Amino acid sequence: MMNLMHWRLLVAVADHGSITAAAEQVGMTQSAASQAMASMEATLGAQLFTREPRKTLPTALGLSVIEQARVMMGALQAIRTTVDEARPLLRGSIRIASFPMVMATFLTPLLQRFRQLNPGIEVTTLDVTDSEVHTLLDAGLIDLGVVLNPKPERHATVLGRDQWMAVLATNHPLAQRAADASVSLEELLEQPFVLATGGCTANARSLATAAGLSLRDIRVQVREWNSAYSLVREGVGVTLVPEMALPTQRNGLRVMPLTVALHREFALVGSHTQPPSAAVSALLKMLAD
Amino acid sequence: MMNLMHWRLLVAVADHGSITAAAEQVGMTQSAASQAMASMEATLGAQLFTREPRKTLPTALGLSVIEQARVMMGALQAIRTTVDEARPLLRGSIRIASFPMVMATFLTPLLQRFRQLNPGIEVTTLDVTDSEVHTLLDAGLIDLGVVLNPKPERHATVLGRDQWMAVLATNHPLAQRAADASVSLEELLEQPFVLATGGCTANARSLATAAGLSLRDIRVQVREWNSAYSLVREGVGVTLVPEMALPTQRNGLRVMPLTVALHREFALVGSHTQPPSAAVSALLKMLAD
DNA sequence: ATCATGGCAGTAGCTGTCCTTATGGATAGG
DNA sequence: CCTATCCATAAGGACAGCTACTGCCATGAT
Repeated sequence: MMNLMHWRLLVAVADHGSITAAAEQVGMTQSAASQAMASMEATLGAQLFTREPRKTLPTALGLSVIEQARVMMGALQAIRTTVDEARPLLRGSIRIASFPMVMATFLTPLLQRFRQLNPGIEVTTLDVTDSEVHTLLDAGLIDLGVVLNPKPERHATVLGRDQWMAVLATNHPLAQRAADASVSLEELLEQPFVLATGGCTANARSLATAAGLSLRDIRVQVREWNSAYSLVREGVGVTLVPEMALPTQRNGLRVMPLTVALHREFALVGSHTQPPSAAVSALLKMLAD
Repeated sequence: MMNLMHWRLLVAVADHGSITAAAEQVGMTQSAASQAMASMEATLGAQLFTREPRKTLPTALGLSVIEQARVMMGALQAIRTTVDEARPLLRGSIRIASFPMVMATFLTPLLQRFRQLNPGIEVTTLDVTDSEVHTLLDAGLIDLGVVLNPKPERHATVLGRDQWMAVLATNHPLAQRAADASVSLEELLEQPFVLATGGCTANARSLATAAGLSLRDIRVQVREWNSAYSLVREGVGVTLVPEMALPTQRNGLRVMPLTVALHREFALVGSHTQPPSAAVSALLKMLAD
């Protein structure tokens, strides 16, 4: 009764109009088939077929049951094909590179989920700078890379976006403005500055260059955002950081938007040298949901 | 793998996020469940769940498989309810009465098919005259009866219809007409007549009475149609029979339609005293297809 | 009538699946 | 560090289900 082979047998009996023929099709003895059918009818407590001398035909109830049995067999077949189609995803590997901030905030939970869904795929991550990501992509050493402000001609999957924010000590003159006030890029860059990179070449310095300005007075350059916040808090200078990297503890600090907001966008792009593997496609597809 | 309980277990694991909890729900040991899941994954050759310290979550492939497994469980449930709903039809009986002609031509194959579809229902037939059918129906002694030209106010299921045909010897004067000629009821009833009843009170005599005519010269009255044909062939007289009862061997006989066609309709009607049983309803439903 | 054929049911015995009990290992939380 | 929780594994046993064989019945041909 609970054996799927028996349901398959049931369908076969209906198709052949004969227990013997059905038994042969599903590869068992006539005796086994006869017993199986009798057992199913006994379990259900109802006759499913009428045994006539030359043929075994379904009863009215049998017809309904057969219909549902076909549904079961269809589902079973669907499982088989699903598994077969998913076989390329059972093994595989993905090499993926990113700069630290996106790695920590976006990629880690994403990849954790992906690993949970695809335990057979080995995902290796490289924590590098944004310029190194491009180098690795060009060299074909990684399958996926996180890039900032991707060129539109490249097929890129946007992970998220944020904007640059000014961080100042609460007692700094510019921080005395109204609660919803902003700071212009020009006036910010003229202040004594703490340059924080977060491991990215796309930082305050490159923003200044792009805007035709320059950083007049760089007091310190640090890699870690938190180091920059301590320095700002101590009054060494002001700084400019991505929204994502804002400090959790903001005592002694004033965070202000720029008057003309500067956004940055980070996205996943595939290798330039190879087409995406099944594993990479699965990852991008998961990202689309 | 081929055990339906295992698929049920699979769904339960997905629902609970835990093998142990699922095992409890389906009523087996944690160990059995663990083995079963491992066995299924081994058979499919793919991992369906990722075992994490606190929870067991489906993989991407697992999600697809679970979806199909739910379909299977749904079908199984549908079978259970179907069988339960059909239980009243497993036992039961139908008493059905008819006059001989319809019994032989319509009812026998119909009931044979019904018996094949509903072997648990005992069908008993009574071969009576058409007037006795009404008596039995009124007395509540039968569940179904075949009646002629049912009153429209009664809920009747039409089985079929035919018309009355004249049968004459080929050398009879009236039989000398053209191939597509007809005979009027009046001129036919004036001939020397062989009255055939077929066990029905609705016969040539009742037709005559209904038409305001009479049978002037009844030479013989017989019950069997075939006896009447022999008598007609021998020149004893002419006769009037239903289309259905026409002879298979027509040598020596001429069959002609009536100028004004007289139809008869036979239909199944239920008992007047009791509502139809589940078995009777099933029979009528089968007839509707 | 008699026999041959084809299909289903029943019996005995064995094989193999699957379950249970018991134990070990890994991890998160107190 | 200890405990609770969850899963995996080992060993043993019970039972389902299969095979091989026989019997029965109905049909159809000789």
